[in-house]
Order: sequence, then structure tokens, then C-alpha cells
Amino acid sequence: MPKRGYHHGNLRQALIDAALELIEVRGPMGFTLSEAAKQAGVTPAAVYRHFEGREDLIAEGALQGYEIFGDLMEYAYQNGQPSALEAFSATGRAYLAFARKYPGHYISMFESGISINRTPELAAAAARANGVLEKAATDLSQHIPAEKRPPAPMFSAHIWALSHGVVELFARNSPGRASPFPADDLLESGIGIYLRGLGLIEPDA
Amino acid sequence: MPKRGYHHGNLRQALIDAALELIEVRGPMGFTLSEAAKQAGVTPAAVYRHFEGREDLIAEGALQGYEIFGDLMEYAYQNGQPSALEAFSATGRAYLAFARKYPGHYISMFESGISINRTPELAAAAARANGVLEKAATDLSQHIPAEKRPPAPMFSAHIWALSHGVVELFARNSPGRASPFPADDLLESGIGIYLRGLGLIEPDA
DNA sequence: TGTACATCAGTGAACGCGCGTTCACTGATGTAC
DNA sequence: TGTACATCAGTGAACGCGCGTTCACTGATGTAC
Repeated sequence: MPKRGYHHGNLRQALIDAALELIEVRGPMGFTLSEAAKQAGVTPAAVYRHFEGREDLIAEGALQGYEIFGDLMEYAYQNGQPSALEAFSATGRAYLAFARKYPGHYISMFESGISINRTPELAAAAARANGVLEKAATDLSQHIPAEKRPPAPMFSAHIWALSHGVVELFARNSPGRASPFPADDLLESGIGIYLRGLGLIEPDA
Repeated sequence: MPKRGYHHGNLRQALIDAALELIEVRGPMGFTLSEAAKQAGVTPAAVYRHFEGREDLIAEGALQGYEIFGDLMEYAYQNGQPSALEAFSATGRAYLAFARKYPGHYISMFESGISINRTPELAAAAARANGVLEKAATDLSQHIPAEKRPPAPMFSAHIWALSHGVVELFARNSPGRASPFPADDLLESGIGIYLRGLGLIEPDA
């Protein structure tokens, strides 16, 4: 574990961090390699010592995002055990918390146009994160009477879509679009109503 | 109603159409004024006869989008009358149909970073579209026992978020992210479960 | 510990490119008489 | 109908800019002896 590397210390990570900050501020397309280099205190050409190019830099940010995301989801899932319901709810909250805390990562992952199949590592990291949500959904669906049970991937997709929509429309400050309610409340209550619709919590709770 | 205008005919609209097509293909930031001009068969400088600049061109596309969107939502709402439930469901379907049919408009409206308050016309058009969904939600909420009734704007926001999430994650071809189910089914079933959770449709329907 | 050498992270200049925007212009269309 | 003039939509050249990427280089760091 080197305290400081050759010249910069850890330029590779510094570039990724700079890129993520810029992506958060300028959007995925507004991000420029040159500006990231400048922000890391380095010439644009130096970037090519660590990355193949602009796209590669973004992809690396997305990869780290999926890893953090997967960790958070897994932790939330474990933490909610042994209650399937609590585990599921916790993953929903973790989703929003991640989007809040790591907006640059979130944008790189979901809005940058980077394909999930760009590299095997990226595909694997994304699959792992997705797997946690699906597992939580599967656990939960055991509690639904078989005849009225929707496929677990379907209601996992519902929750994912709801979460993503809340993030995009109400958690991020869409210019001029005021949130009618705090995003957390919106997601929490939305999931609550949805789960009631599945018969998983009491109708008059 | 001129058959053909001075030189081009109706360059203004041709530019908007070209911009919308490009935005659909290249994303909101990948869109360039020059390319739109070229696609309309005209010099980039000609754009400035009709628009103040690049942003103005995008904003005009967004405005037309909100107008079409508002019309569709209103039509769906009216068409579902007198059933509050049917009217509400129809607006949900209309949302997805709009995103499908007018992707360029959709992106200009929700993903381009154009502020809704850029011009009074834009703000008004957006407010009208939003108003239809809120009205449908309000109508519907009359059927919920008052003590367990969430505020109408809240559950309008839920449905909006769910719809938006489905569009972003599963209707648009996110690179490498395969949809587990057709988007329509996903939205329809999601809304169904949600409404059941509100006690608006029979629990064992 | 000291010296000679190898490594390689970062430099700085250069490139070709397409961008958004400006400007004086031109020439087709519309209008007055 | 024909002519002279006004309008103004679109042209084409030019601008300054920042971009991503390349390249030969340099000089600090690490290593062998």
C-alpha cells in the first residue's frame, strides 16, 4: 500500500473521482476528459496512461458504482433478515439512498449510455446488484398465495421502476420541477401501497 | 395557409422535426444544431432566422411535446369517463404510448435539462399535462374511504414515477438491459397492484 | 551508503475536427403602382 | 399585365473555441550492484 505513487499518488482514482463529480454536475454528455484531467491537476494526455479514452473512464466510474450499489443492496438485504418483508423494504430504501449519496455513479450507471455488456466485469457487477433485488422479491413472493402470485422478476421490476422514477423525477432536482413530497416519503408510501396490493401487509394497516 | 413559403416551405418546423429525430438517436447532449440544419437541407446559419440558438430549438421541441402530451392525456381522460377508474388507467396507458410514439419529444421534455420555467408557454403546457393526471387522481381518490385516503397529488406522483421508471428502464432500449417483460404489461400490472393496494379494485380480482 | 542505470508517469506541443455563432451578402418572393 | 422596388429567408465564409487523441520528450522514482 504505497503512501504516494510516482508523481501524483493515485492518479487513476483521482481521475475517476473527478469524472464522477463532473458527470454529476454537467450530465453524462457534458462531461469532458480534458476537464477531468484539469480537475485532477494533470494534462489531458496523462489520462491515457490509465485509461483507453473518454468512454473507458466513464465505464470505470459505472463499474465502481455497481460495486458500491451491490454492496449496499446486499447489506440492506442481510440486515432485514429474517423478515422477508423487512429485507425487501430495506433494499428499496437502499436504492434511493444510493442514488442520493452517489449521484455521479448513479448517472454513469443508468444515464450515460454505457452498455452493461461493455466488459465482463461490468456485466457481472450489474448482475450481482440486480440479483439482490430479485432475491429479495423471490423471498417475499413465498408469502403470497400461489394462485395470485405474480412472477418475482415482475414485481422486482415494478419496484425498480418505481424507485428509478422517483429518483429521476423527484430526488434529482429536475430544473423547475418541484417535488410535491420528499422523495423518501414518496417511495416509502408507494412501496407500502404496492405491497398492500400484493396482500403482503394488512389492508387497514 | 401557404403551400410553400419563401424558399424552403416550412423550415421552422422542419428544423424542429430534425432536432427531435437527432435527439432521439444521439441523446439530448449529442444533438447538434449544425447537424439538424444539415438534415433539414440548410446552412447552420439559417437556423438563426427562426430560433435564438441551440437551446431555443430544443425548448421548442419540448413545448410541442408537452402540447401533444397534454392532448393525449386529456383525450384519454375524457374517453375513460364516467368511470374514474377507467379514466385514470387510460391516462397511465397514454403516458406510455406517448413515450413510445414520440421518443424525441419525450427526451426533450424529461431528459434534456431544459427548464420547465424557461418560458411561460412551456410552463403552461407542462402544467396542463400534469393537471390532467392530477385531476384523474383526484376523481379516483373520491372512491377511497376518507380516513385511508392519501393525498391525490401523492398518488398521482406514484403513478407518474412508476410510468417514468418503466419507460426509462424497460421501454427505451437501455443498452444491454433486457426487459424481463413487455413494458405495457409491466406498467399495466404495476398500476393494477397499486390500485388494489388503495382498495380501489377487488382484492381477488 | 553511493553510483549508474532502467522504468515509466506525466508533459507540452501539435493535430484535425466539428461546434455555435456572426456577418455582409444575394437572390427569390411579394407588393405597389 | 408589366415594371420597379422592398422584403427577408437562406448563403457562404469566417471566427474563436475546446474537444479527444498522438507523440517524442523529460525527469522523478525505483532498483541493481
